[in-house]
Amino acid sequence: MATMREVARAAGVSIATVSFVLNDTKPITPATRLRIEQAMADLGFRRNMVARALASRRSRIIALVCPFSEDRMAPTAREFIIGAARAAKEADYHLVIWPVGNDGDALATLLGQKLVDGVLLMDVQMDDARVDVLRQMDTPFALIGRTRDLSGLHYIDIDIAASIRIAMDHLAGLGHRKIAFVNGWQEHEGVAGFGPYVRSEGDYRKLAEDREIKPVVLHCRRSVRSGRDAAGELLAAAPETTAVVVGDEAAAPGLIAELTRRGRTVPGDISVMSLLSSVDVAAMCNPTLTTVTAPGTELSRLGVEALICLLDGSRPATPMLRTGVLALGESTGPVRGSGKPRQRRRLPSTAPTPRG
Amino acid sequence: MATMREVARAAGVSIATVSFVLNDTKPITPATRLRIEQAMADLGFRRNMVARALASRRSRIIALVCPFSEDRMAPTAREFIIGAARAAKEADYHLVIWPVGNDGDALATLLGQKLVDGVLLMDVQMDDARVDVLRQMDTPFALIGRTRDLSGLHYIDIDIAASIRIAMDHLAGLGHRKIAFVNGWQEHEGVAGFGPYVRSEGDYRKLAEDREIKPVVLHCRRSVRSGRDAAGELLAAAPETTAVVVGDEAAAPGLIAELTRRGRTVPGDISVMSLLSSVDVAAMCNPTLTTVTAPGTELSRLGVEALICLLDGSRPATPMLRTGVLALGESTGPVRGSGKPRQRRRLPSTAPTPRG
DNA sequence: TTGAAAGCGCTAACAG
DNA sequence: CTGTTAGCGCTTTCAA
Repeated sequence: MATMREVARAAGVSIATVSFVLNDTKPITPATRLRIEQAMADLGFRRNMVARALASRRSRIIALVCPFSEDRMAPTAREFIIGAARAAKEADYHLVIWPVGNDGDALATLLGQKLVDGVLLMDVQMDDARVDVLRQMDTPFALIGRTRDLSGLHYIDIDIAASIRIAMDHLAGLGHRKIAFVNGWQEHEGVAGFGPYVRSEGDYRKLAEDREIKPVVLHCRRSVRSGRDAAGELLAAAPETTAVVVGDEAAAPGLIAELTRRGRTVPGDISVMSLLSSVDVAAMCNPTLTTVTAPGTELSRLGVEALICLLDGSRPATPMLRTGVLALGESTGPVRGSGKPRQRRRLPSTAPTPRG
Repeated sequence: MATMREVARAAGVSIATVSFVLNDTKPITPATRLRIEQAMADLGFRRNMVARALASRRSRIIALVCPFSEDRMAPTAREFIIGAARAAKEADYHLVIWPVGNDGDALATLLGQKLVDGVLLMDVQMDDARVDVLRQMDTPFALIGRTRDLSGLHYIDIDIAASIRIAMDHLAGLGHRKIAFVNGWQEHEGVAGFGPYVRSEGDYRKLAEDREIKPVVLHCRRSVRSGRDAAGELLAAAPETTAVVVGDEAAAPGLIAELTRRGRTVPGDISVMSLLSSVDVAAMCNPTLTTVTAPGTELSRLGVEALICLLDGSRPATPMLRTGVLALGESTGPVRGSGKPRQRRRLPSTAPTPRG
């Protein structure tokens, strides 16, 4: 594989000149530029990323830091990763995957290697040790999600409040007045609090209050089993409920299954919808789930763009929140006896919401 | 951040000596070694990966090449990626994600950058252009999946024949004699033939023949919708069928839904099971799917290990096939009238099968 | 057992 | 506009 030196020799110029055309960093006479480009083509020259990285002190590699655990955001995570990788590629960056624990130790070690120019943190907790590590090692980073303290942060996140509102509006539009909320939950291995879970409950209560709906909140873990349990609790605690919003995509199918087993029809007796699950999963449920989709690919793409923006130093990327989009399935329907027609259209995608 | 030079100065040795202890590449007096280690600790030294890569001509980075398209193996892909990343990390390698098309062009460009030491190819086609590119650029690589021609290849793959056998055995054990097969299928954008799809049909036919079962093969694409269509075709083509094996995890829920809509109960009238879908997806179906699981994490982990084995040059990793494991759900049951009790145990995991 | 020194292939002053 | 040159931080002969 040809090196710059060989290209330079072939084109009869100095190695610096080759570098200049390559990086477009100095004006070059069209003639010489042409000679050089010719030589590069002839020799099949490809610039060596590693050497470039060492000399320029920028590797053009960014890391996607994802949770080490298997259990979170299973189907959505894939979209995150692929979306991020593609966005990175388009900006001529590489994406490495760093599965690390929530304490920032492993992260610190990795950062010490000076391999990456910046980091994209996914699955951010309200108080996240990794953020401290990043600050301390003073590595550029962006978040997918956001911590409690937002000062000086570059983040892209789901607008959970708006997403819940969409869900509630949908159900209210179908005549429902007894809407319960099953929140995802997690409190283990130093997982202080996953943002969407933490925020969503308050948002639900607020919305319920505004609409004079008596709030009913249950919790579930990230499993089908847990959804079944929630169904039991729901029927015990608030049997008059006609609609449920489930904050966890894994639990939703379990909830439906158990409701059915106990003789409730979905959506006949009770409507069920999930919050921020992927369309894939929603489509696989039976009945198919109505959901406010998680804009997975978009989030990670925006995250990568924000980070690269930071690295390439133009402007410091505005933090932004993205809202999910209502995807209608067969798991929600008009409240019994309302006589309302089945709603069956797909809402238009919302545009990014710039955030002060 | 301290460099080796500073460590050397602090320890009163030459930079070479520091390198020797770091890489354990030459014998060093315990005393000096200690001094050096002390200095490294004091200065918080971390070896710069980029410099190391340039000097040693090994970056300790490997690439996972995944299909550019969104639509294949959705839920399983995540496991692949995370599994690969973790395996890489354990071997002190980094994993970059390269989403590239099936023609090898983008891949060739990426390889030219000399960033990675080797490549792990997933989602391998029977005749795969990317393999040619890799050979030609003479980059070490391993496959997850396998091409038609296996000469000189390092691969890890699903033992599709064995997996189908497990499925058929399960159904036969429940008394079924009319077992149809719905194969996943794909023939677009140069996707010559996804191994498991191509191989599975023949395997099914062979097994059916052995058991004197009349083979019924249908096809579906990777969507819920497509599964519904397949259900219609099935009832039209072979209404006497009592059990179906579906080769695509996305289609299975659709198939069940449509069978149900047409008045068939699952598993009462007809048992349905899927081949090589992830447990996650299987659990989310309603009824939960019986499936022969795809050993996603394992495959990618083995793939990474095989590749690194190749790179670190010890032995050239034996190709191996992994068999899925039967995971019982509620979508399969005894054939109507057989009076057989419902089978409800989980088979033991099979060990890796070395392959000549 | 240790050190000196020549690179790895490229970038980026600085000089002309 | 182009060339010279000094590194980037580490590995790795070769010699001591």
